[in-house]
Amino acid sequence: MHVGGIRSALFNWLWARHTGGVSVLRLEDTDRARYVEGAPDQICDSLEALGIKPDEGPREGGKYGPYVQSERLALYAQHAAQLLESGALYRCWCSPERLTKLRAEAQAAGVAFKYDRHCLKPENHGDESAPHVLRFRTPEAPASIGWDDAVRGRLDFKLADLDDFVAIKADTYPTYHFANVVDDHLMEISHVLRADEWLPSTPKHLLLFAAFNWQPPTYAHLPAVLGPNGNKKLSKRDGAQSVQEYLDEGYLPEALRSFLASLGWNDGTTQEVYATDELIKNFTLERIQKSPAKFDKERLTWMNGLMIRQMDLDELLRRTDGFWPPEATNSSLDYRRQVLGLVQERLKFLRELPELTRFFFAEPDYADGLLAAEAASDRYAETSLRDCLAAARQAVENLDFSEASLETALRPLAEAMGVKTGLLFGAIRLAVTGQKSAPGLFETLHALGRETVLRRLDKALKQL
RNA sequence: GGUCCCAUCGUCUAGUGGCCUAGGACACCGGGUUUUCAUCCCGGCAACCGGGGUUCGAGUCCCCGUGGGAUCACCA
Repeated sequence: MHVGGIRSALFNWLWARHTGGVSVLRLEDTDRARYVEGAPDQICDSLEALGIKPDEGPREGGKYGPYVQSERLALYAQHAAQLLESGALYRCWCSPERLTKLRAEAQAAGVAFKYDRHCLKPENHGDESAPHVLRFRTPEAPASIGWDDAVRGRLDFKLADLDDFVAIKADTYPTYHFANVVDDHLMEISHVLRADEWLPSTPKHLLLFAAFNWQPPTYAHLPAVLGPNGNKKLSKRDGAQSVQEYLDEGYLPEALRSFLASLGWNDGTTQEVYATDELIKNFTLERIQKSPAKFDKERLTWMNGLMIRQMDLDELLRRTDGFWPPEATNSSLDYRRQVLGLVQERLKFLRELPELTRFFFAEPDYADGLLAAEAASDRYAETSLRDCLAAARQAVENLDFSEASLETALRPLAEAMGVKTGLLFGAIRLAVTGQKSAPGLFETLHALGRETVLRRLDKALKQL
């Protein structure tokens, strides 16, 4: 499930929550050729993982089921028969070859394709037992059909431009247009918030509703979500990722919800980040944007980091399951909690956890040459890195390793040695963590404990 | 090409005729706090697509351009 699709799902879900309504998930699997094994589960999983589980659907059930179109074929057949009877639908035996030719002609003429109603003529009727499709007979009147779109406003289309679209395919499955209309009516759908690309086919749906003498739902066509680079619709080519991939990278569901909501919607204030209950409270159709939005991952990442920082430590700890470096496996939960507290303000997404915390669980080996390079740098020309480490080792070897005792031992040491604290602390940090940047030195040393710190200092000393 | 939609900083956006010298946020660039990184704080850069109207007054309303997008299937 794509981020664009999930944004549509989110808006529907928010609107249902906002109005005290019910959100419905319906699987529209009427294209047997494109059916992907496992896709339904993946869709349901994504919605659940994002915390926007529908109220009714294939998994949830509900009184309007089944919620899978391939299980509702009898319903479509029955309604198609009704429209065939009334003359709104007619049989068409035209071959794909003939249609392809017609389409090529239309393109050459510079007009949109419209079926020529060849099979409407009695003399062209085929055998009813032979494979054929059912087309919708676009009426001559009224001249145009339109609706008040909840986000676009009044929209009108001329019937003369509309094609006699296929309602039932040769394999007896309904097309999207037909199944969608029948189901929206049968399931008593009041609001349809769907992507922009459906705009041109909405007149077809309206015509179908009229043919059945049914009341159409309120439509709200959502602006597209564009890829970060071009102005094209978000797609795999643009590096678009599935919801599951974002979750795997350690983006929080609540951050994804807040960010996705901001793509094409805002409440008119300067608030940037929303808790989900605020989203539900403030979400209205009138505030949905008309113009498309680009997916800006940097902004998502910022929002995610912000929410990580603001999260209760124990809650964050629960969310980090599966994100720790393998070396952390045997560590206690208490220790992991302590470590997490030290990196919380640096975490942008959970996948960063290993690189930020590995040294808390594994010995640095200085194999990257950083230690040697630092030792050779001009900064340690006056006082060598080795001297710094040796002095530090001596200063801390008998401490209780509380943060306070470490600080009262090390600050004066720098002064006594006549070096800047940054230089001394940097040396210790590098020896103990193997990195040039890490959480605060005293917190880090305290977390690691005396035994580990001394061992690492000795190891570094030995290599210099 | 036909039909339809859209148009404010690089990006997400505020703006519903005077509160606009166009606001906020991300990113970026400075500065401060600090033992590093990060956080946090302060500051800066940066936009109404163009042209005509309407109006005392237009980012806001109308028209025409221009640009971008969607769609034109027995796919959804």
